Amino acid sequence: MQVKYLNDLATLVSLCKRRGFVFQSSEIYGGLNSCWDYGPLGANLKLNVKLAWYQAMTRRDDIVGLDAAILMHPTVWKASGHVDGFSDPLVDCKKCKNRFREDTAKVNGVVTCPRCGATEVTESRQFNLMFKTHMGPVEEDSNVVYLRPETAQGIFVNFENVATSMRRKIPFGIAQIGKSFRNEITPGNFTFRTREFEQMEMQFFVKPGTDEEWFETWKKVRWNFYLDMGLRENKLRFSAHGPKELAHYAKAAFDVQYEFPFGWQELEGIHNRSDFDLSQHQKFSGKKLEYFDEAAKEKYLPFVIETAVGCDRLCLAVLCDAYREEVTKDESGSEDVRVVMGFKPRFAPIKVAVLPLSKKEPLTNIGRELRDKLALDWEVDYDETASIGKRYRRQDEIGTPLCVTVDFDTVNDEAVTVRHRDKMTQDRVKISNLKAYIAEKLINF
RNA sequence: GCGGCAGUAGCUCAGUUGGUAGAGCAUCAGCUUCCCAAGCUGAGGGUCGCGGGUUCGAGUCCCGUUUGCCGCUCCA
Repeated sequence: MQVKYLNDLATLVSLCKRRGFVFQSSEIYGGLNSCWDYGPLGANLKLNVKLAWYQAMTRRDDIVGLDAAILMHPTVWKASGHVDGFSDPLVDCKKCKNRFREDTAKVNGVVTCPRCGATEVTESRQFNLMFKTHMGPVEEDSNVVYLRPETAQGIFVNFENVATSMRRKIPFGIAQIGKSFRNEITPGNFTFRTREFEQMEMQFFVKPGTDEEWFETWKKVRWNFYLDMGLRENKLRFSAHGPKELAHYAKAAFDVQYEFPFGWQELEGIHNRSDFDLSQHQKFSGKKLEYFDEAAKEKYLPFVIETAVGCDRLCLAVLCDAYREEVTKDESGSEDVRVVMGFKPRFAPIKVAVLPLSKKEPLTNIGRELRDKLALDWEVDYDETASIGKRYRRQDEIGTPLCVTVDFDTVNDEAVTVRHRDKMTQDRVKISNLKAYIAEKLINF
């Protein structure tokens, strides 16, 4: 048998649509650029990914959760540097296609392209990554609010609230999952870069001077998270940012990257944001955000180590990583291809499928009863159509770890067959013992 | 934003010099005491991305638009 992994994104896009993982947004209207909807299975998968991250974070005793609003006071984005730094009037040269700032190239009302000297340019446009909207029914400038371009600021502005209400001592972190919006110039590669996306961010507040040590700690913790997820290790790597590539807030930065079919790309950024954000908010809000360290008897503004994961990217990585084709040839030389989504059980959208061998009673009755019973603990699929082999293949393609088959002996021996997705082996299990068996198998898959 | 390519059934695609659409797979129903796709019989499903134009007639030619892919540009 030959195993082929995913080397072509189109194959995955097709499977995602065919099997209900991901659809294009507003498809019946021709689609909307860079927007994608998670179908029933994709929604399950994404929840599983989020849960894995959220639990890995908040089950530590030094991290708590948060769920901040998408809309925030507009001054937040002035303080963060997102408004002023990135709202330049830009024009394009019609001759050489160069894009540049209009204001610096304008002399006596004439705009000259700094590259080729041409004076024919497009109309200037405000270029800002933030989506703008209005609060309240009247569209006035005073009502402008932004869709957040990152979830981090919701954490920074709540630093005091969380520290006080949860009686936290530094070092501690705040974790949150939520949507962010950026008017990216170049979205693309399926769900990898989209204008609406979900982030899983954790900001860890530490004493200044211990930040570099914590930065190293978090690099290790996060790396292990991906290994625990079961992603193939040779598809993962760290990538350091050079000084030129650092964001405006960052003192140091590291990427966790995954090798997608379209190349190595960032899944997560780990940043040392220093005290940039808290000091900015202190300045703009006029509220003291200093922390009093009881042990050291001193006041300081904490430094922040940030770990920011693109949730949709991680889901895409999980999908890419899981995809495999098992190719076998029979004596006649004809090929048989089994497509398997080899999810770790915790990420599988469906954990168990119940398949009566025949469409007739009493097998179907027993099957439906089993389905209902198992569904109290897991996501269960029930399928009585087509041949048993075809149904196994369907489940393989959506990554269901276990299939429970009700057959003609079940009526007599009160046992069913449980089939394993990867090994394709089968065990005969008493129905009375089925739940315990499945629970154990899903853990030790 | 610029340039190139593409959009025909759920998926992958065919469709001759313009003459009112086809295959394989998938789906559904029936038959088959059937445990690893591709058995038999039948069925459903497409205003050919959308809009306009040329024409007696457009999936096919022209224009616009939208979506996707590739390259450039951008990337806080």
